[in-house]
Amino acid sequence: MSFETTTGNPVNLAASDQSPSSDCEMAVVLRALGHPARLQIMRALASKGRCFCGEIVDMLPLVQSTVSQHLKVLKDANLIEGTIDGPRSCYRLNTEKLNDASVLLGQLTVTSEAASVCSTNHDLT
Amino acid sequence: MSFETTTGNPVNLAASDQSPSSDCEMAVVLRALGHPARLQIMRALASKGRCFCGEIVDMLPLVQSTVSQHLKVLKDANLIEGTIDGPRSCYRLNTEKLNDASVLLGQLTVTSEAASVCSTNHDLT
DNA sequence: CATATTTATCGGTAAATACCGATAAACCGG
DNA sequence: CCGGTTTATCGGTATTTACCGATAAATATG
Repeated sequence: MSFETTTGNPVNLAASDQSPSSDCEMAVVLRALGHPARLQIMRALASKGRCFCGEIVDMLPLVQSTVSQHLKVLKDANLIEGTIDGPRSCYRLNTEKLNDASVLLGQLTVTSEAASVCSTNHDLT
Repeated sequence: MSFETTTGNPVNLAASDQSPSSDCEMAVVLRALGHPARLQIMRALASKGRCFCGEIVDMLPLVQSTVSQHLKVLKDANLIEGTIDGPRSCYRLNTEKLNDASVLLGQLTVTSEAASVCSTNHDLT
């Protein structure tokens, strides 16, 4: 990951301080979603509300330890929450984070449409 | 990437055929968005409409070849399009793909809310 | 208490990713 | 046609990721 220059520049990235500091955090969220198995997990949680780890393992063509790691990635990105229920772990979505990501993408398209209109007008000047 | 079992199972993933085959493709899109530099590029394109490669290089604390590779990742994911303009390349967003991603995330949250309500009712039975 | 179930974590390996510098290809200006 | 821009791609290295098997911790059950 890192995203720093080797010359030790600040992580500021650019003069345009469009994004406060959430850029890296949002990248973590999107990268967490960027794997077919994890998307599958998210879909299962979305439709079922909650799942035990074991149910998810049964769903995927992956061994338990691998699934557990995928769950950890999603949990570290705050996309899901897990609670302990007896000897099992029960997972559910964290809708907030999911919404954040959705809103971000939405903003990109909206902003882009505005910019597009603007530049079209410009061409006519 | 791969996402197959070592035992040679089909890539089908599960009995729940919720996602046709777009799961991998969507993962590519989300993973492409999952890097701070690439998010920054997307934002720049969203606000400016289009940018030359060089402008993007000036924006980021990364050398030209690295930026070029990030642009390639975004282009391979169909998130941006590039056209050649003289000796330069001009990039712009592909709003469609961005919309696809946004819609997918939206669906996850919506479905999740529905499931949540449903399971609440269930508890009361 | 011994055993079975469930899950998280550790150790290891193969593959992918991020980054850089160097170079090549396409173009423009004189 | 020659030197300067601009960008894509190649080669190389360090880090991260994905996956598995093995193991440990926690809990239930007989």
